[in-house]
This record gives sequence, C-alpha cells and structure tokens, in this order.
Amino acid sequence: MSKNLTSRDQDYSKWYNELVVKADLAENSAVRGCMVIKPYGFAIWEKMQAQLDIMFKETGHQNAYFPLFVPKSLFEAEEKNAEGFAKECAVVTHYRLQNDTENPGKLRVDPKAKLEEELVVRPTSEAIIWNTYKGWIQSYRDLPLLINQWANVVRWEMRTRLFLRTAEFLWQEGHTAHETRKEAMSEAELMNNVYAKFAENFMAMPVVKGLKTESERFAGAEETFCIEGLMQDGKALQAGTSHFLGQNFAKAFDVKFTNREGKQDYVWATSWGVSTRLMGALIMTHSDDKGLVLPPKLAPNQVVIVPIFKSEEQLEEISEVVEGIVNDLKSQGVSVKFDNRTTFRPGAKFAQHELQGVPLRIAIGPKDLENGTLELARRDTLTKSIVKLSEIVATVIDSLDQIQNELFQKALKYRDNHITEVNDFDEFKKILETKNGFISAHWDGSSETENKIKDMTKATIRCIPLDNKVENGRCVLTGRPSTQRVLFAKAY
RNA sequence: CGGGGUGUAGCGUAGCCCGGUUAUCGCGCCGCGUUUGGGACGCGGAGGUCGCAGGUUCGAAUCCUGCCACCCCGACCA
Repeated sequence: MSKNLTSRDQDYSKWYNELVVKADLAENSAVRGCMVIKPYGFAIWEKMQAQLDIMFKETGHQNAYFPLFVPKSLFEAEEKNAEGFAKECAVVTHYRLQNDTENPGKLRVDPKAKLEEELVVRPTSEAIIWNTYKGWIQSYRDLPLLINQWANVVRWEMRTRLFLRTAEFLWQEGHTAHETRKEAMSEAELMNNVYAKFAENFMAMPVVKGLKTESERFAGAEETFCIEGLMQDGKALQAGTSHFLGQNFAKAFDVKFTNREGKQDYVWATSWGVSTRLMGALIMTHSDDKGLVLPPKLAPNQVVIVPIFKSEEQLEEISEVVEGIVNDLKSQGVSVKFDNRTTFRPGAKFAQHELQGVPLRIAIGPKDLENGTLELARRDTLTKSIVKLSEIVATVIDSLDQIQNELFQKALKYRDNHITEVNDFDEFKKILETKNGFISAHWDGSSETENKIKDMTKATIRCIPLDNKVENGRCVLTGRPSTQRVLFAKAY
C-alpha cells in the first residue's frame, strides 16, 4: 500500500486531494485539525449515509436533530461520560463581538457578553438527548424509543489525522431507550450487526465483531460492541461502536417510566455511531498507488465513458452511440457519466478517473465505431477487454457485481492471513515487528496486563470476538489461566 | 506539555554553511498554434511581504535575537 494512504495531514498524496483538504483557513487558525470535504469526497459520504439510513429505518429507527450546544451542567450529569470527554471539549463562553477600539477594523470578544453558563460543543450527544428524553418517556407504552441523529461533533484532539481523527467530524449517533436490560442489550448487538453488514456488503471491508475490554469501553457504557477492520498496512481500525449504557444515563437524567406492573423504573439505554472515519477505512482497505479503488455499491459513478476523437464530427458520431449506452445502463440502475470534456485529452481523463476510483471505464473511438465494440477497463485489476456493443449492458452489470465481490474476497483473504495465533510473548513481539495484523492470544482478563502489553508493544486489545470458542489457555504475558483468545493489534 | 525538525509563487523545491546584479527549477495556471486509442508538444505570458518583528551591515532569503506556525516522535483519542 502506498505510504500516502496513511500519511498525516499536509503530507497526503495528490489523489487524496480529490476527496478532502485540510482546513487551512487562516493563519494561526484554530480550525486546524478540521477538514474540508470536497464534492467528490462528499458524494461518497452521501452514498454511505443513504445506505446506512435505509438500514436504520429497516430496523425501526427514526431521525431527529438535537442542539450543537450542551450546557455544562447537563454535560457533567453523567460522571463517567463527562470525565471521559472533558479533556477534549470546545467550550463557548461568549455570545458577542464588538469593534476593537485599539485595533481599527478588528473585532474582539465583548467582555460584557459572557455567558452565565458555558456551553460545551457536543463531543457526543448523550447528555442533551437524555435530558430531552426525560420529557418524552412516562410509560412503557412510550418505549422503545428508537432515534438516530445525523450530525457533526467536535473533539479537540491533540493530534489529528485526515478522516481518521479530525477535530470536527460528521457522524450518526443512535440513542435508544428500552423497558428491559435484555431488550437494550439486543438492540446494541443488533446495531453492531447492522454496521458489520454495511461494512462487508457495501464497503467490501471484512470486520471482526466483538466486545471491547473495560479500558477500551465508551465512557459511561456497561458494554461496548464494535467492528474492527484491518487496513492494508496491518494496523487495525475501529470502524464502528454500539454501546449498552445500562441505566447510567437514565439515572443521571432521571428518566423513569411506569412499567407493566405499574411501578416506576429507570429505562435501559443504547447508543451507537459511525463517522466519516469510514471514509478513511474505505480508502485504506482498497486503494492503491494509482488512487482510490471504490466498491461499485458506494461509487458516485459506477461507469465512466471516455470518447476518443480527432474532430468535432467524430465526437458527434460517438456521442450518438454513447447516448444509447447511457440510457440502457441508467434504465438498469447503473450510474454512468459520459466524460465528453474537450479540454482534456483521453490519457489525462483515464488517469483522473483512476485517481477517483471509478470501478469501470468504457473507451470508445473510431476503431470501435467501425467494429461495433468498446474497450472496458476495470479499476481494481487494471485489466482491459474488448466488448461487443450489443453485450455492453450485461457485461457492465456482471462486472460491477464481480468487482464488488472480488474486492471483498481480496480484503478478506488479506485479513484472514493476518490473524496470527500466538502462545508466547516473544513470538507476540516478533509478529508485531515483522508481520503485524491481528494477534489472537490468551489474556488473563486484567486491565493491568492489558496496559503492560500496550506499554511494551503499543498493541492494544481490539476486541474480544463474539464468535470466540471457549478454549483453555494461559495468558500470553502473565501465564495466568484464560478461557478464550482475544485480538491484539496496533491500531489507528 | 517534553524531544527533534522545517518555513522561499497554488503545490513541490534550489539558493542559506561562506551576505553582493533582476531569487532557481519542475508541476499547475493563462494565450496562440500543432495534437488527441494511457497523464501531449512548441512558443509566449502571469504569479513572490523569501513565516513575522527587531538587530548587525554600504548591502540580508542568507548572520544574530525574539516570536509565530507547521511537521515527526511521545502522553490523549473514533
């Protein structure tokens, strides 16, 4: 994999520029660490959003929107959650600017406009949402409450990295309320499964479904489900999380309901989210040195058609044929773009569409008009073939399916080849240094051991896989007894 | 916040150690012409507070001082 795929901020390669730029808006600017998502990058995000939204609605959820600003008093109500996020909160303290009399033409904060209570810019919305839910839930008849929000959040990270950890990012956060522990727990697992399905069926990215250990758990959660992907450089990436919050937030915000027995009880909660980090995951799972490689199901354009012509007349002739192909493909639900720009030569267009990861490219020129053929090129394999004009629609549809499938199979093979079972600590270190990837090893279950291993190797426990088999063994570090293996890896 | 490094055109850079005409080169951008089956070529052109502020000097991108920003490594994290 190109080093450019994972390099930090300024250093990203030319083609990363197709998607996103660092938000270098002004000198000394505090928006550093944010990103501008360019139209092409955003088109991919919109495809992801649209599909996830369908899947959320299929599982009974509705969208809503809550405020960006969270009064500090609300934010601090759930102690663990507040403590977990306190170090990375942006805080609004004033609401007005005034002319700076000492620097004409400049503005300054009006000291008289100090807010009585500071507003925290949401790093996540549990606090404000649970404060709202208090007024919405009185009876078991109001449950379950299944709500999702598409929003931006801000986390003032010390070090940022495009897509993977920007100061502001786009995400969705689901927040649900349930009658029973069991129902909430299965909701959390259900949504983790939705994420896994999305990752595998649409992003063509294999993921391990698992549980987080206590030290990796979301602040305020009792249990955290997650999906973990493996990038082409052997580092793991947490791609989504789904939390069982117990009654922590209900108690912190006093959300009680009358249950079926007529008694007051606190509701059970979940929250779950995926972010623009998925864009990073998509890039780092499939792309190569020529640029992006997009799975057809998420590509803004699945097919691009490049005409090859010398004269205006030739372009017109070609355009007539292309028009028919475009209509046929569109009627079959294939998204297709005819790149008839006269300002770029074919070679430049080829390169640009490769950069953007368009799954299929059709080239059509005078030779093809004569022979009744087209040239079809696959982005993922970089192979070309000659296709009869009459067979192009069927061939495109077939190829798109094939690409989607093969991208997943290729990533799966890589992932499976990079899960290494390890039984002693020297081997553990050796694998991390040489092969990298996931290490499947026994662990004694203590945070202390987990931290020691992290200090020594930088590897953390990515998850305890849900499909783990029970197996007696000894902890890879301490030798204490263990009943199952967990997955370690260096992570983003 | 600790340790290291870097700031020269939209991007990437040379020059700095050893001060001296009009600050180098490539990409990109604009115009004209020839081209067009894998990132075209020729000619012409536009674009610069050399990070900022002081200082030394006849003269500073170059030397000195201070500041700022960014990058890499660590602590933090989706």
